[in-house]
Amino acid sequence: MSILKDKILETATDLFHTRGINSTGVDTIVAVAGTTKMTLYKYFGSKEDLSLEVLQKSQQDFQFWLNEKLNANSKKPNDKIQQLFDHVEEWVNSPAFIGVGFIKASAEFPNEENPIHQLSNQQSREFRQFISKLASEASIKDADGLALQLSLLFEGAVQAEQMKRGSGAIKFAKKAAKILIDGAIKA
Amino acid sequence: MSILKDKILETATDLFHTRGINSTGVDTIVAVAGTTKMTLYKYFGSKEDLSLEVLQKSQQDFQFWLNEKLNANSKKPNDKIQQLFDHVEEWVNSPAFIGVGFIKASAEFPNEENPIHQLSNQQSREFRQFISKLASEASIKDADGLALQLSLLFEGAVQAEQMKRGSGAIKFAKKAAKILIDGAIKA
DNA sequence: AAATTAATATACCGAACTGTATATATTGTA
DNA sequence: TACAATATATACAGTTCGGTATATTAATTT
Repeated sequence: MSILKDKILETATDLFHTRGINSTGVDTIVAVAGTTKMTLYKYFGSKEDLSLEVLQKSQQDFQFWLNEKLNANSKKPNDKIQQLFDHVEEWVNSPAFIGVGFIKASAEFPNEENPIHQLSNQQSREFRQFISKLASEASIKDADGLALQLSLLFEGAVQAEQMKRGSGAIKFAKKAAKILIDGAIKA
Repeated sequence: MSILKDKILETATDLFHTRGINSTGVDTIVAVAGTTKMTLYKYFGSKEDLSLEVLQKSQQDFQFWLNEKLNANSKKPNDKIQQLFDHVEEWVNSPAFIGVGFIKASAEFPNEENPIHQLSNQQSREFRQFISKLASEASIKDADGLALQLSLLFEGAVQAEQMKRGSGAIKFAKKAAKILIDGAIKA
């Protein structure tokens, strides 16, 4: 991948998260990235395409990071799901945290026929399925049900943290997650 | 209040929720409301002012509705907090449901110094305090902790429901809420 | 050194945006 | 009937938006 394309992607990611997609013009993006619109439109067909790539890459990066963390600590399925929110906490509290793209984007584009909304929706579903797989491997009966509950906690906590940094919401989400996981294991 | 001001407020509420605030121009609002920009700017100083009033009224209406529901069913504090998510479910599943303003708005205006973001933040905090009061009246020890957890479930479920209507997220939020409430009562 | 590719500079288009100026019509009230 | 408030119609200022055309410069390759 070109170094400039990467720079544009990185800049757009930052601006979209800190100012919102609609509030960030392409002129601003190229100015901050130190290039021109010509170059941007060479690599990305439109602002919408750029937005979609930003969302894709953000979620991909997070999923990759999370997977590494999960596999580094323990291979046992029961440990993995129990430690899920520990890793999420570390991630949320890291200085690099700027929110979750698909949560913001789906709010910014409420129309269900909008491509950005659709991608957000898909990413949310995929993340839920990822948790469900974790739960399933830990021999939890109602894996889908627990996954949905945990994803609600996840999205709620991220939402709260996006609203106000250092809100501590993730700490309580972690506690709630433990209760729900323990309950689901026994059942 | 003037009949036209009301009509503008109502129209803006609908459009903001279904298309987003940034994606809705004042020209569209007055066209749908059947009036002119002159009138809009007579009642609302700016689009931002209008947005703030829309947010205020939406949350006010919901809180009022919820309070009536809670008081109509039972006066006992323990029943009230247990039935909280029943009412939320009814509300989310009603055809009139168009999402929660402060959740969408805080995503659309991520900058913490933006007045719309600040109001959203305040509304989220007030709703949490409202739940905390319910928990406190039900003699729950860690009322604030439970309130935070329940508000995470609430925001997560609403987020999911905004993303895809009929996702059924609220049903699982309800179950999770029950587990957390029961746990908090025993403690 | 020549040719090809990549990136820049800059100016521009049409559209949409918030907000205002001005002049006219409609209504309620005295 | 006359006055005052309210609402309309319309045009426009000023800006920003996404996106393109054109011409020039820098870097890489043959």
